[in-house]
Amino acid sequence: MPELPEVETIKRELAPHLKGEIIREVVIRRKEIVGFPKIQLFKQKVIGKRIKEVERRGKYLILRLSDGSRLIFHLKLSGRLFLIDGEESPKHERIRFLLNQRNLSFVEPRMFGRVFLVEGEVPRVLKGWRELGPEPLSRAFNQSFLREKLRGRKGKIKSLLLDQRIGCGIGNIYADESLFLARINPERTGGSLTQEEIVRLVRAIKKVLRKAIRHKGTTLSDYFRPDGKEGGFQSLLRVKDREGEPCLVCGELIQRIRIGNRSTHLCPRCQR
DNA sequence: CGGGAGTCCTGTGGGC
DNA sequence: TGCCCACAGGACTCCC
Repeated sequence: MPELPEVETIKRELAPHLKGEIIREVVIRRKEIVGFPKIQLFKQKVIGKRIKEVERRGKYLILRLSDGSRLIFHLKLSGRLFLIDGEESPKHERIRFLLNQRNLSFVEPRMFGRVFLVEGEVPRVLKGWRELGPEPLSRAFNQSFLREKLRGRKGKIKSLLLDQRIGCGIGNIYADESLFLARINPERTGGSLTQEEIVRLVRAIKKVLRKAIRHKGTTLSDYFRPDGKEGGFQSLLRVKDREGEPCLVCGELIQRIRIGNRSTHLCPRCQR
């Protein structure tokens, strides 16, 4: 599932190929993939524009176009962006952007992902965008920010980290990995965390995300880079997908539980 | 407003 | 081998 490190990797690997390219044509294979505006208008506004920058915000990937508008992608669970040379289109391709040299193909088997064209004001369908918290790798994401967000909260810390107003860009994999590194049990309520634990958690989140970016993301099943290759962080996971295997710190068996209808992995001895 | 449950969608994999 | 069904999950909606 593309989370912050995966989208950051995609951004870095797409940028050198997309910057300066002109979108010559758009082939829409499933109209629902375009979240905004309607497809006729979408095509009309995108065709002929030059891609000036490739950016990321949380789990969103952004192509900044020559007229100041933005193409905003959300890959959700199974979305992939591929750079393709020839005519052949991959299975489950939903939309394709024809450029000068290669083509950009948005593949999304499960049809949760969307692409939006945004000029100025962000449309209602992107309401989550406006409320995104600070980037976890920025200085604004610090202990005083997190303390403020967790104060008095009765929800479980795992669920709160998945709230994009708090853990912007964090998803199921990195929430579990960060809580393990911070030695905090995911079932603890947000408001129960001590100052010291909040400091540990902030540091753990930054450390895990940076390391995952260095290894080009985690491929468990659905995530692939624009050239089709896998990420490298899956072999470095400490709890995610390790149910029944020994904790690498204490040897206790890793457990899998459900929190907020999400599967959650933890070491019951290390995480208190 | 907060928190929990339900919903969307489709491929995959376990069970028989 | 083939069929069926549970399951996976980000973010939004709904309800209390």
